[in-house]
Amino acid sequence: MRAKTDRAIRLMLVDDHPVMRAGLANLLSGEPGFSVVAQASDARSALAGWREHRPDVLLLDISLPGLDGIEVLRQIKAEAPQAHVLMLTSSEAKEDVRQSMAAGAAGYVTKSVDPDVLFAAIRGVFERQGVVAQGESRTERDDVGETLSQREQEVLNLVRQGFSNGEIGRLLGISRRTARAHVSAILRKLGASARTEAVTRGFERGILKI
Amino acid sequence: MRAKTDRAIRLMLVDDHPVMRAGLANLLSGEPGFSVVAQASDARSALAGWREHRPDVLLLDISLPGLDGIEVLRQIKAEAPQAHVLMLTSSEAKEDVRQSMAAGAAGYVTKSVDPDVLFAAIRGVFERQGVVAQGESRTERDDVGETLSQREQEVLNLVRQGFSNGEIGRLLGISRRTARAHVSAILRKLGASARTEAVTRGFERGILKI
DNA sequence: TTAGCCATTGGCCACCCGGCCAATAGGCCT
DNA sequence: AGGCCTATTGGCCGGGTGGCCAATGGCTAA
Repeated sequence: MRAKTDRAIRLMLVDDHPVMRAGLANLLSGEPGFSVVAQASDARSALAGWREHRPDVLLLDISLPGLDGIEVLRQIKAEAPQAHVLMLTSSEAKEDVRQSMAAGAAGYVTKSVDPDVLFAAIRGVFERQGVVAQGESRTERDDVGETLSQREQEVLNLVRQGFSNGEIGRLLGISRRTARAHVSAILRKLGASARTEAVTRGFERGILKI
Repeated sequence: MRAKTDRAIRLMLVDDHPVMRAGLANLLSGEPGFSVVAQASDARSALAGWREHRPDVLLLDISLPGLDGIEVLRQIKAEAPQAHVLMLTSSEAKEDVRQSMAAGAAGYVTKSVDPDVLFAAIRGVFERQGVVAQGESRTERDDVGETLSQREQEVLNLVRQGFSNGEIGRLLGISRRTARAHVSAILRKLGASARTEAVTRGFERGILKI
């Protein structure tokens, strides 16, 4: 539980909302042991800033303009597998937690936790370097949680746009019958009775994004 | 541009994310002329806190557990029409801006604005007591923006659940033909070619909430 | 008042949907 | 090797979808 070193933990914040960033920076700077060395509001500058500063811990939001935080996480882990990235987001969607952890996040905390919990999580990923999954669930439903395959997600993204099975088939270069099979699988996995409901469930679960 | 009084503007913050609340409180307290006198994280305590402290300006988020911020706004304006409420939210949906202003918000700023803009907005609604609409658009699409009637929103909320026109008719006590007419109107207004796409557009525009 | 939107209802019709039957083939874990 | 998941494709069929034709009464903004 003792600090790894005596100097402050160097943090970098990535969040697309200036108000949130400034607030966070203020909050963390006021806490002993933390030092905010960089900030970014989009994917590009997040990567650039990370490469330049190499912070001890990167606090990463998921919803970013351009490509999302999970993509940023993947790229960072690709070039520095030992990087400590703590996802800090307002999304409580299982899908986001799952993808983040799969992509190598050191932890996942939602903005619905108390600041103290956040502080502890930051220290946790820095010192223990271990995984701290904070899946705070408040709105969380008891999802049965069958995950969609890549193909199915692809199909769902066409379904949401109102395409018919035939059109989906044409767009993906498969028969309409196959598109139908994918849609059926989606309905079953999401517990939906119609494609319309599947779209709703997709949004609710975070598989589909606005 | 001079202050209405010499004392600090008394603020109350309502946001369901502790991290955001703490950050905001820190940020605002560090700014001369502002004093955070109360905070709340849900609708009930927001109303209770407002009645007790009667802040000069209430910073209100829309997404709250239980009933949403717009409802809180309505109740406050009902019992104190002169109350100064500045919506501070991450939602850039036209629908939310529209409803907020219609409900009597003194202003609407998104969390994607710079802190300085937020400070200015707070001073604005306090001093001038005027309406400061800050519809910062970054992700905003050029919505043609036809609003759905009450009935149509009701129907859309059934459509999203996967109900057929016949079922919608039964649930609303109207003929299936009428339900169809409503769905057709929804499709036209949202620029959708199928009910599935209408659901997507509904989520994108903030008419439907997760 | 005239215009326009809203809620309501009807039929015709080509097309789409989704469940059920069944099959082949590749990949991965045990 | 056998089991399980995934991707692929086929037909049959009752029921749903959405555009088009047209109509009524109420309510509101110009």
